[in-house]
Amino acid sequence: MAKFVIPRKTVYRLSLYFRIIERLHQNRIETVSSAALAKAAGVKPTQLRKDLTYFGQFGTRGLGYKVGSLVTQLASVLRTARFQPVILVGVGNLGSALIHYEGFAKEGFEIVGAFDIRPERAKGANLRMPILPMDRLGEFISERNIKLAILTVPGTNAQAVTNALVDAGIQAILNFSPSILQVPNNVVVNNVNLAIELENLSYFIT
Amino acid sequence: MAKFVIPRKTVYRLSLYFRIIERLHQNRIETVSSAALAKAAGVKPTQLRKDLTYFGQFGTRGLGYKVGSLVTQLASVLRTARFQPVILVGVGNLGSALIHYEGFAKEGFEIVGAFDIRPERAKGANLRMPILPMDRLGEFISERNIKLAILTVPGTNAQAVTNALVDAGIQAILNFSPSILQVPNNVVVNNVNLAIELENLSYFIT
DNA sequence: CTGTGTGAAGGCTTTCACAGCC
DNA sequence: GGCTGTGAAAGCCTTCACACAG
Repeated sequence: MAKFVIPRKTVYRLSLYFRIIERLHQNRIETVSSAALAKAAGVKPTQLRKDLTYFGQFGTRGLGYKVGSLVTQLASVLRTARFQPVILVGVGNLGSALIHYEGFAKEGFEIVGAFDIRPERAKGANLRMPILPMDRLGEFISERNIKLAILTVPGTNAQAVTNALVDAGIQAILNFSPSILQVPNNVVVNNVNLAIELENLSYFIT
Repeated sequence: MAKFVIPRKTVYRLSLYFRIIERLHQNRIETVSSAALAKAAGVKPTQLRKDLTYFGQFGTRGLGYKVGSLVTQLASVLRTARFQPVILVGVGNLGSALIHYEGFAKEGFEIVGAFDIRPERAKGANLRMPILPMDRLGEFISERNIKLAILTVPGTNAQAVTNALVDAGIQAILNFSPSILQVPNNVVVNNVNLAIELENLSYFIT
């Protein structure tokens, strides 16, 4: 299990495979071929096989993969990746939607705290949790040892908030703001820019 | 302007550059070096220069790029990409948040219609537009010649809805559902899987 | 004969190194 | 001197071809 050399893109696809495998497992399907799995994941069979061999070999030649053991193996690779507590900063439209989004809870991520410069404005949104003011941010993060943050503030505030997050000890940020964040090397950022996704798509329209 | 050979990733970054350039332009900044622009975009200077030369050369050696002409040039490359009417299918939590999301409107994308299997359930969300039932989908798309769709339905319905969209003539889909969509070659899909983004981030946490 | 595992080949991007122009 | 433009090199990832196991 040479975790240190797994390419970023492979790690990403492992999450994809894992979800498909979980479904197969729930449906009591016991074996699956790389061809079938690859089709479901939208990749080529060889790619899938190569991805899987990055952390061991557990297929049976002539037969395929045993779903049960694949679930276990993938879970152990992604283990650390799940059940992380998360905070969310910026309770606007997008922020409050994400707080309610079942997709996170379903996959084991719990948003344990939300922050906003104007904590009272989100009152109407009948959230399940209190919205805290920004000056409670640092304290909350270090006390609860939070490592993951979702950033849904306007672009103008994004860098300032990021600095505060990093200072408080956040190690990874899922950034929905339309800004590129400057962070130290030990902090990871994934950007989700919805407008760019749309723009990019429409570039390929005839 | 050899548009046909611009790599996918370059097109994506062009959108990024464009946003930064627009801001510089608003702030009356007239020239910018590849180093400065690259830093703001989070890429290496050489990468930026290479990206820009894919569709012409308009920097001045020893000086940098003229912001004004860069805005014009980039706008013309991305022109087709903007001001596309968009529909949204699946008015749950995420869907209704995206309908309200100012980020789209601000960048020139208008959601002109929304659809749901139970159009009445979104009543409370005080949306600016009517939510139409699914059986109006095909008609709406072809009448208005819509090419872009945002898909925010549960994974279980995603493929069925996709088939309907494709049949009606949709050419590009921004897919928020946790399923990989099977589509014909002439249809483009960009996937945004929020749970996987989080999982992926937390993989890199120490 | 079926389907995995994998070294080698191929393709796509990024980065380098430096020529060229202001 | 400063900064862009670009062929060549490097790096990374994907795909191929086929050996190998059940």
